[in-house]
Amino acid sequence: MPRKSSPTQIRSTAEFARHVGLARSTVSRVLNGQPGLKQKTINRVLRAMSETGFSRNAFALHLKGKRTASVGICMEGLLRVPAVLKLATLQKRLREHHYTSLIEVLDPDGTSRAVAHFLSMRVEAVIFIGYFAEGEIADRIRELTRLGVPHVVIDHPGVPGANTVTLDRRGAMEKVTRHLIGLGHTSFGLLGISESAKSTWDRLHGIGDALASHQMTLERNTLSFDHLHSRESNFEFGRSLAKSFATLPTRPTAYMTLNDEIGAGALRGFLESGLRVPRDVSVTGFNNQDICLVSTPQLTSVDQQIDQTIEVAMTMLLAQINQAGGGGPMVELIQPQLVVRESTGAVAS
Amino acid sequence: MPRKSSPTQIRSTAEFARHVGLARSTVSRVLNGQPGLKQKTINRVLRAMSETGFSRNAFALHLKGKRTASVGICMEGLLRVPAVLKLATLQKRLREHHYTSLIEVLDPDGTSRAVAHFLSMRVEAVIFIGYFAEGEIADRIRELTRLGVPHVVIDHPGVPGANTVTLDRRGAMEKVTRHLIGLGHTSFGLLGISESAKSTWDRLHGIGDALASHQMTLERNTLSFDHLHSRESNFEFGRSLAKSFATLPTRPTAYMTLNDEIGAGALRGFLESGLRVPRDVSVTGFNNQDICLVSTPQLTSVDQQIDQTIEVAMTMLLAQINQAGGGGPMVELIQPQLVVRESTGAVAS
DNA sequence: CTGAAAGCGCTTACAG
DNA sequence: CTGAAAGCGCTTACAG
Repeated sequence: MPRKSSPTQIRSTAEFARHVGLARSTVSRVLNGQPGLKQKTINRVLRAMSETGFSRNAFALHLKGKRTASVGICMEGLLRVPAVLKLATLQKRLREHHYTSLIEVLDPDGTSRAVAHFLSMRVEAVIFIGYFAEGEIADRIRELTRLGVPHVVIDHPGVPGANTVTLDRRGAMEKVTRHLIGLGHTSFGLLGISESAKSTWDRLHGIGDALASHQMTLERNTLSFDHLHSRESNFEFGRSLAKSFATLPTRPTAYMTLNDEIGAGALRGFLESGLRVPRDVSVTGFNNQDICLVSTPQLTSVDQQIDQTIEVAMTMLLAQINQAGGGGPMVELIQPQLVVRESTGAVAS
Repeated sequence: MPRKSSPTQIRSTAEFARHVGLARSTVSRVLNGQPGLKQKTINRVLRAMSETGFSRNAFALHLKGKRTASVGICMEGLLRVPAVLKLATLQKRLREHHYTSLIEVLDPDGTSRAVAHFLSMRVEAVIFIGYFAEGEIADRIRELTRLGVPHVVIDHPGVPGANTVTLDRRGAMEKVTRHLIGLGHTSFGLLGISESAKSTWDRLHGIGDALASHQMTLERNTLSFDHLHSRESNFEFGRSLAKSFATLPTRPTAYMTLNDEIGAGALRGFLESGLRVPRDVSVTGFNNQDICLVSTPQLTSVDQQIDQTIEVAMTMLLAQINQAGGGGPMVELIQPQLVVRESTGAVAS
């Protein structure tokens, strides 16, 4: 037989005060750290707290007008490694500012439900991390703005009126492309970066920028086989794409991929097809995850500068909370860092 | 100039009712889906809801006695990939059961603060994911049990009185060891698995079990250099350990590692030292992450069966909520699956 | 320190 | 459908 939970549950300050033998208002004053109380009384209350495990009902507390000091975080459901790191860093920083965070990992269609929940919980701000359905997130931002609830969007650029922090993905791909052009490459394969996915347009533009300044164009100098393969696993997607490219009699000499997993898959695919990296082909990833160190050869990639991203997001958040937002939406681009490793090299002569 | 938030904020059903031109109780009845209302009235309220963005104050709602339908989740701060997958799967399953989840990513010393927060939010259960400080988590479980709050501990075995789901890590390592013994190995290097870390004891026992049934022992047949290297990055830890082993004139022929990152690092370290895997040495990882496919050779590993783990956790949770827990704590071991790849092979003759 | 009172935003009978 | 009333668990003056 399990023991009954012996000390009958104390569920209110009234009961608790009775249990300690003090007035309700006295207990309340202790709990709120108000002055003018004997140390002995304070100790009596604190001891009883830990003995009984009593805790104040946060719902009554906030009803009375105490601020919730909470922030809602919407996480895009595809929990990729960089997104998780952002979440962890963000929650830690919020805690330092004495904010509690409510986190919802979203189903694709979930922003509406999640934000409604946050609003009913009277959060003081809402933060989005990831890339969401265009219409959905635009609606959310409009809703939050109308209600005067501060917000920050991390990673989803271009939402009208949104306070946004994003990696400069366009600049990132321009850097990557220039690096490859500098190695002599003039023909490029694109893996997972294409016009069909709106979330990759800015990267495409970055590639286009770099090509343009060397009299090349996306149309003439890049090639994509994305439509040929399904995309259940990023790694397998990259691997099968590489194999498709490998069968071409004449093929691009450099390959830019959407992320490190696709990049690592591509490396594998090329190696399995008998091509040597970087001697025959060069490959780049994106995100600079651990996985870049694991592959052979190690993968050239782009670092997201996650700490800096979160720092900027926090600044935007606090600016809004302190009413320091002087007008229009704030938009900041984080400058990525190109990390060159073994998977990119001079074009074979 | 930014537009002022035009429709003055509606903050209570009283104001809202006035705005719609209905009685407070009528609005309340609509919001609670109670019968006996004209469709026209219902529509009027719903339209006004979406026009004004009004939402009921959840704090008042729950004060009135409506259950919070919320569950608190304590995540160990070291957000490794398998833990994140568990979190995402768990939140999804909870949502299907109409539970909201409060998530706290913990500082090492944070369980007390996090659980206090959860209790003040009157969560209906608390779930722990990860490996925590022994004393801390034991205290939490005692506290929750005393208060009659259901709980489930995922991944931290051996907490007294706790309802626990864990991977059978002992069985897992026994399987791994038997696999290696079957390939002819009799001398083993251990990377990240040692007596100094309590969280790896069960794995050590599993290895010991397998060795014992072949007249071998941990003392005579295994070797660890864990103390020689720092552990900032798992990958680098594995890599430098492998290099230390490589310098030995006579070295173990098989290496078991704590996780895939260490395993991948070890592969790299051995290759850089001129040893061939699996011809000269065999290596195993743990967790069966994507990274296992990325390394060359691909890494033999152990799959955690995450979906099944979460399924069992949900069952335990619901059993407690439905008072179906017939007495003592529930403890379940999840059977892992050995995934053999290229990094393990017959011992060189 | 105590005790009674008002009020936060809701729901739920209850009489009209 | 309306309107007045009670109560959920708290805090905050206020008089003793």
